[in-house]
Formats: sequence, structure tokens, C-alpha cells
Amino acid sequence: MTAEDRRLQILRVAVSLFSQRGFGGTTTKEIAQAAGVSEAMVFRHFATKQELYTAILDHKACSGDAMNPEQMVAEALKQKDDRAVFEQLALGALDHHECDPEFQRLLLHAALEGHELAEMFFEKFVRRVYELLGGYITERQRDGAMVKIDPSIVVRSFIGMIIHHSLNNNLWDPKRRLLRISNQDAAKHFTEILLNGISTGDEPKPKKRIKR
Amino acid sequence: MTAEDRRLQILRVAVSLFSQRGFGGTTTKEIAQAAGVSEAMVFRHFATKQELYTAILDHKACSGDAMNPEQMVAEALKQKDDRAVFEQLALGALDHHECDPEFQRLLLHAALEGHELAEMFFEKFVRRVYELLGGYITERQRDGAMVKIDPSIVVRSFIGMIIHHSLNNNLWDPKRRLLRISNQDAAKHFTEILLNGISTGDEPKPKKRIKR
DNA sequence: GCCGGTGGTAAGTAAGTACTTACTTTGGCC
DNA sequence: GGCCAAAGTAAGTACTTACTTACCACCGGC
Repeated sequence: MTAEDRRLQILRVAVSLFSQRGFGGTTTKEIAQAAGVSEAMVFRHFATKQELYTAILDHKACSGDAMNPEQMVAEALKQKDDRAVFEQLALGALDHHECDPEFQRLLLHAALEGHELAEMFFEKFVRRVYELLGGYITERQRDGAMVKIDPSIVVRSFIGMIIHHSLNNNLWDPKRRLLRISNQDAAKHFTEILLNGISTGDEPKPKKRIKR
Repeated sequence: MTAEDRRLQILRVAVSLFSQRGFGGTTTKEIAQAAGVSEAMVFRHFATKQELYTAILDHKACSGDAMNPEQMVAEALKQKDDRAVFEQLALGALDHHECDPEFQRLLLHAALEGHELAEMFFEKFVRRVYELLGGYITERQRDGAMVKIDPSIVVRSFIGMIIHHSLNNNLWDPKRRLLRISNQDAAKHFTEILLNGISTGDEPKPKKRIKR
């Protein structure tokens, strides 16, 4: 097996263990065993445990499969299709969290442990979403389509619904005892509640009945 | 110093350390040092580290200072004052999380580590809130005051706004770079957005302008 | 005055921990 | 085949971990 392959394999195995048990809760021996190699191999590819952890976090945070909110809603933004803007963003996030639940756990562990990369993720990604959505809301307020309220509060509300729903699905209630709903429906309902909640009612909007 | 005092003191110190570093990340030696006693004292009062951890979690989860949602909104429920029901609940939760940020961290650590008490908390507390609020929403839907939508989705949206806001304040953005707002205002705005979002518009409501 | 029990500790132990060293296998190339 | 670097390992090292043991100091009651 080539060095690069092994490196990636160790990394993948470690992602899974760190996301389950956190940094302090995972031993280098466990990682080695799970990868089917000796502990020395882990240290050949990553000089320290910390370096392995950091490599994982920035592999996860910066790799190509990370979400790109701007391009995801570019079209809808141009057309000022409020519903599409919010719904696509919500659905994108929910699907992403569903496909890669490890990522959310890893990020939480990192944040709780005070790892700098949690802050980096927040700064680089979360802030961008606030700016993107906040800017759009400000624009729609000027159009008279949304009530005058601090856009950051609206963004926080919406992101809150989404992240908290994912967190429920991945962490608190994976069996979906409290709420079982498809990502599509969740995105639709969150969007519906939010947009009704901040619309002025001045613009015509399809007053579609929410199905129970 | 009496045994009970010492026990409580160790417990308090340990709460702080566990909430900062989690179970695996905190050593019994650190706890002893922080409490100013020898490690042996920790083990006189708590047979194992696990027992200390469990004692902390159920002290936190079951002690008197835990939130009691039912009594908090009993009056508002009776009067069918939607605004008061949601706003008081939100404010109660936000204040609680602000006064005791350790609790949220502890709970997150417990959930990530798969500790049974995280599930217990969820089962005993979160479910109760869903039943309380969900029941109320169902009632108001029958009154024709709220649109027909699965109440669980509404509850999830609202709890999402609140918990995620607290999590931002306590974990992701303690410096409040993205949003600095009082708990009162946050509770008010979250409630406003949610209630507008699900109201039928059939009942007269004070159409107070949200201040920016 | 000395006794027992309570509150406390110093100095362990055995099992891990992250990390290293000295060594063996493997596979491609002449 | 023979050579050599890269891939891999077994068996460490030095230190930390959760947990124990054996022992001390105080203090109210007789």
C-alpha cells in the first residue's frame, strides 16, 4: 500500500473515532488497530496526535465536499425568490448533515475542547452565511417585502431551526421519537414559518396551505 | 471541614472542570488540585471517576434550579396568551442558560460521549416541553388561531431558535460578534417571528411594529 | 489521659498513554 | 539473482492515569 493511501486510510479511520469519542477519548493505539496497522505507522504519517487531529479538522472543514452557500442559492437570490433562497439553503444544510453526521460531531467536540479550528470554521463559514442571508434580507426590507427587524436575528432564528433539527437527528434523537420528517418537508416548513413570520404581507405570495 | 461540605466542594470544582474539558479530558488529579485536597480525598467521597461524573450530571439535571416549564407558563396557558406563553418560555430558557452555561456544555459532552444521563435528560425534560407546547398549539389550532401544521415542527423551530441562540452565546460566539442582543429582546423577536409565522390572522392581535 | 472515629495525606501500584527505536519485510529495477 | 528504499512492525521508554494502602492529626466523651 502506498504512503498516500495509508495516510488517507488512517485519517478516515481517525475521523470516525474522534467524532465518536473526541480527542481526549481516543487513543493512538485504537486508531492504529482500527486501521489495521501498528501504532508506529500512525506516527510515521502524523508526527503527533495533535497533528493528526488538526489534519482531520482541516481536511473536513476545507475539503471540496464542504457546503458552498453562495453558489447554492445564487440563482434564487438573483430572482428574489425568497422561498427558494431559504428553502434551498435549509435543504442543503440538512442533507449535508445527514450524509456526514461525523462532521457535526467533530465540530462540536472541537468547539467544546476549544480547538482553534472550530473558531476558524465559525469565522470562515458561519459568518459568510450571516452576511449572505443578512444582506439579502436587508435588500428585501428595502423592497418593503419584509418587516424591519435586525437581519441578524432573522438569520439566527433560521439557522437555529436548521442546526437544531440536524442536531436532534444526529445526536439527541437519532431514533426520531419526537419528530420524524423528511429533509424536504423540514426545509419547506421552516421556510414557511420564517417567511410568514417576517413578511409584511404587502407582496402577493402564494398562500399555500401547509399540509399537516 | 465536614464531609458533606467537602463532597459538595469537590462536586462543584469537578462540574467546572468536566464542563470545560469533558470526562475523558479531565483527570482526577486536576480535580483534587483544584479542590485543594489530595487525590485520595476525591476517591473517599466518590468511589470512581465515573461515579463522580454521574453524581454531577444528576445533581445538575435533577437539582432544584432546573427549569420547570409547566409552572413557568401556567398562567399564560390558562389565558391563552400566545405571546406570553412563548415569550416566557424563551426568556426562561435563555436566562437559565446564561446563568449556568456549564450546564449546556456538560450536557453536550454527555451527549457526545453517549452517557445515559443525556438521554435521560432528553426523555424527562425535552419531551415534556414538546408535549406542553405541542398540546397548546393543537388547542390553538382548534380555536382557529394557528394554521394547521404538525405542532412538533413548530416546537422544534422555536426550541431551535432558543437553544441555538444560547449555544452561540455560550460556545461558538461568546464575544457576540455576530449578534449582540438582550435575552428579553431575543425572546420577544423569536416569539414574534414564530407567532406571525403560524398565525391564521383570524384573531385580532396587537400588530406592534418590531423595533429594529 | 487515652480512645475511637472522622477528615486528611504521602507514597504507592498496575495499567495505560503518547511516542521511539531497532529491526524485518516487500516490491520494483538493473 | 542482488540491491535498496520505502512500508511495516515488536518491543520498548518515560510518563500519566485511575485507584489503594498505610499511616497521621485532631477532637469530643469518659
